[in-house]
Amino acid sequence: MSSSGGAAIEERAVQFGLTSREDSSSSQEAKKEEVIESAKSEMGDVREENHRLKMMLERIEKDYQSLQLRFFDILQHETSSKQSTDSAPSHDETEESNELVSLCLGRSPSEPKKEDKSTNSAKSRENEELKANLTLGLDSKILTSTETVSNPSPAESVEEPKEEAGETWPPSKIIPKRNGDHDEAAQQSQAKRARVCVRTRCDTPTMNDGCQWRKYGQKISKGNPCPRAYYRCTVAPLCPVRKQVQRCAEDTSILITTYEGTHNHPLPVSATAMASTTSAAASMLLTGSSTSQQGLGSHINATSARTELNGLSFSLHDHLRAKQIYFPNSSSPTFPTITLDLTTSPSTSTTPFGRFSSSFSSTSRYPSTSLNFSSTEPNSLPPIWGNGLHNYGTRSYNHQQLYQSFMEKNHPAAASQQVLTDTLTKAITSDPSFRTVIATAISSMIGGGGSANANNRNQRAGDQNFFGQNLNFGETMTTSAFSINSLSQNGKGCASSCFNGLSSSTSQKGSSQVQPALPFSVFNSASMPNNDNEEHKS
DNA sequence: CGCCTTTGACCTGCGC
DNA sequence: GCGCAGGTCAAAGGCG
Repeated sequence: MSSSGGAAIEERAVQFGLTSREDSSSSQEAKKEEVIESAKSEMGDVREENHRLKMMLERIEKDYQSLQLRFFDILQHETSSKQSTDSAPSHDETEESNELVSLCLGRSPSEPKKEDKSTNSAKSRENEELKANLTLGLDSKILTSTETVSNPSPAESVEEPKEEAGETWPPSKIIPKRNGDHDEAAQQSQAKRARVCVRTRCDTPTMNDGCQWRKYGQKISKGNPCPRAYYRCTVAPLCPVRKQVQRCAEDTSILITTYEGTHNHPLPVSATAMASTTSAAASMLLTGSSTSQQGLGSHINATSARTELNGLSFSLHDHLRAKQIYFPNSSSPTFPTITLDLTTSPSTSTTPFGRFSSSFSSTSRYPSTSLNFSSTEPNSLPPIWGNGLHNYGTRSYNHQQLYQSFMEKNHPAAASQQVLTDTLTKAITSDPSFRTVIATAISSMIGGGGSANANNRNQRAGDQNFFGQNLNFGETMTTSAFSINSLSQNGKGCASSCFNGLSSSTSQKGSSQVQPALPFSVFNSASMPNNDNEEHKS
């Protein structure tokens, strides 16, 4: 900062020197001093702002800690009250569903009724596990929900190939569970069924995300004339990951790809980008879903209840309440779904959100989250940050209009830059997966652009600065990261290109940096099951 | 010949 | 219980 300021001073001085005349040396000196003075004052302003931002960050940290404490209080209270509730013989349906909502971490939708039959001790144990998971999520910022949820034991931390081996994927086969292995399997199924929906502009039938896919079905789904194609990952014989590809009914140039499941094999470098993005998003979704509902209707509670994801968490349910679920053309999302909107916000003059609102499901039982990477206005970040949409772009307020009414109604303070910065800071400083999402998104923006390689190199340094530092965070966010004009959707603007652009950055940082935080699909090859699935192939 | 896509049939869950 | 819709299976055919 100061160096650039000094350079500016010199530059101005030089400029001035070039244009000045010799006969006015005294006035020249005076003007030089004037310029220097003004530059100094500018630097002073910048310093002040720096200081302000530092103070802000400190305040945020304090806030974070207090919220964390409150979270534990709430959690304890919930646990105790739930135990007393469980002991009661009658179960109100509403209570039941609430319980499912608030403690749905790793459960399949149809399980709570079976849950009634389980013993209280098992339930309390589950609560304890949940608590432990959440606590883990709070303390270890690397751990993501999927890890904590689905793979409690280290031996099984590599996706449990036996489960992946085709037995648990179909919902029908997952649902019947005995009480014994209920927790683990249910959590796994939940983790696996978290969906990441990626919206991209793409002219090709599918987007090349680096994985190998085999089409196994195609259906015309209700409400969309475009057929939905079902793909299965064929990188490994029994990889449970599937994806659905469908074009948006309103805009057929938009390709909606929904990823579901966890890769049980090492991914090609070119596939890690998308995997990183989807896994990070899914982990956010899952961690968010575990607690976001807890504070349903209460912004503050939700925030306090979600310390890892902060804004992301409560945004989940805010999102849900606002019915802003990107799940176009499909039935109501049965599983928690997170949407990464990688489409450039259309220049349509109509309400941008109208494109989706028609397909919003009001009956979804799981929260859905939208991560909007569309471009937005550079100088004024949308107030929706942390309150519903995570708009990582900076050019135009995608969906802002609709959200704003909701926001102003519920969280008037959220419109302030302060809140925005707080939310951003919390989310980014506390949640590695969130960082990953943003990193990949930004990388994808760069990678999707024309000179991808050069930009990637430059951007990598920028990313490291951006994600490696907390100081001057607000300014960095507004001037650096968010000034990146988002995805290039031109040409083969498929997510393919977008995400392929990432691969270099993610791989360069080393898989160990990205992958551990990504439970969904990325593996360290060292810990791989190594495809002993062959024997299951029949 | 092997891999992939296509496509109709089948299964399952859910709402009425 | 029935119908609908989503999701999956698997046979058939195409392609390199």
